[in-house]
Amino acid sequence: MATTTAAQRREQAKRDYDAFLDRCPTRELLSRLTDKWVALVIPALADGPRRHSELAGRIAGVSQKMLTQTLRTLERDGLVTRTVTASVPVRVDYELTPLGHELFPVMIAIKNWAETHMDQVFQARAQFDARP
Amino acid sequence: MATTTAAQRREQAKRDYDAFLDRCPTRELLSRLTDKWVALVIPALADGPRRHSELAGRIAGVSQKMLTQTLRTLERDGLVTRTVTASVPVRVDYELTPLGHELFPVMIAIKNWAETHMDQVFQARAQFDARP
DNA sequence: CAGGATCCTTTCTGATACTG
DNA sequence: CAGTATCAGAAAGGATCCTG
Repeated sequence: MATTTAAQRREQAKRDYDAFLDRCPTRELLSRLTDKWVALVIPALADGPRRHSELAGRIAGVSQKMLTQTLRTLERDGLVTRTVTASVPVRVDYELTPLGHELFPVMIAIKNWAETHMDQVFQARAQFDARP
Repeated sequence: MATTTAAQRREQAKRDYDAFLDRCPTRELLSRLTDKWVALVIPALADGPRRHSELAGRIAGVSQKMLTQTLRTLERDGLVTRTVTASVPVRVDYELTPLGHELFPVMIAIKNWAETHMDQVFQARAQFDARP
């Protein structure tokens, strides 16, 4: 009997999709994932649900517009849930979905890479800029 | 005697830098790394040196301008080397530096994630768009 | 082949002002 | 509090033309 595990389906997907190809829908998904705000919002939600204002506080410098816009896209893509609690004032919580949790390791990896290799990049830039 | 290993220095860097903070230089580095073309160029260079035209062929749809621009930035940041062979016509090869090789796992992870979860994202979008 | 320089269009992003 | 709507400047991206 033909049973398909999640792992097998992913193997299949890996063969069917290729972001190197133009036209491939993964190209569009890739461009959504490679977003500064996504790389900050996903890690910010790692420890559990957070309110809009909490996220705005955690992610310094993000505008209200970009935060909302990013959260909406993440919600549509199934990475985040949005829960509204009817009260006065309204309370809205965002939380990672299982799919969002799967993305988390990837996002935190980029953030960590930037933080741990900043000095090396600085050195490289200095060298590059100093050459004739 | 005080010796510092690379691992220790990275631990230190992790404490000193925080991309959640505005003003932190890692925020700028993060925005450079979260770039669609970077996520394609780094994996395209994983197997060894590649010429400009080879990369353009591999990464379908990239314009000459964006490819050159991306490679320049990667070179400046110490992730890629650019080697010119004086011949007619000129031959230019790009290759990952050790630092670039360290970034590779992170970049391929994003690309793979997009390819293996495309279907789930499609489903999530369909559900989101179908709701009242 | 590689890539600099330009022009032009699209997208992004950050204020600002206004609701339930 | 958590948005929506709008506007204008900035940046990204693509197409084209030209050079060593």
